[in-house]
Amino acid sequence: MRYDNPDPDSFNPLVWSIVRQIPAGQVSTYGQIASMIPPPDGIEPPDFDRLGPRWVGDAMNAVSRIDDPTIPWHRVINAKGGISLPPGSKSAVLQRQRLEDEGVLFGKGETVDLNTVGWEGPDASWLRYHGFNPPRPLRKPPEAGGQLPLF
DNA sequence: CGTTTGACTACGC
DNA sequence: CGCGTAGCCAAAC
Repeated sequence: MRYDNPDPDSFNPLVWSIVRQIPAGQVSTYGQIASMIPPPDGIEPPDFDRLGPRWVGDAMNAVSRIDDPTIPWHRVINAKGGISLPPGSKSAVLQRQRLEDEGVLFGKGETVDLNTVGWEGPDASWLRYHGFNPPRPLRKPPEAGGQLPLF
């Protein structure tokens, strides 16, 4: 809603189709979802990097209005691993409850460990078929040989 | 009809 | 690692 999404009616369904792919027990982020969607006509990629995540948030907000039970909106959180809904709100409590029911644990700072429960993204073939881009990884790339330095 | 209010994120202290 | 800032619009109040 902020930063005028020129066409939410086209954009939102793209977001929802991706969100439906997130498996139980895992989470995605607004930014990661946006990273899979090609910039709409007329939106330059640098601008979309900035606007996309917000529009994804708007799309999630729209779910609460249409109440579509096929969209696991609770599996979309912010880049910090936290819930972006107003703390204590009915929706925020429900979101955390649903995630915990799926085995997603919240640690210090009311956040989840994206490196553990962060989604790797849809199948490559699914992405290609739907014309989406590969997702930005949420998990840190496996260190080739860094963790045990010397010796 | 003016104000308020956002389901964000990268980046710099 | 927590906190503040920029970006900069439309709907809901």
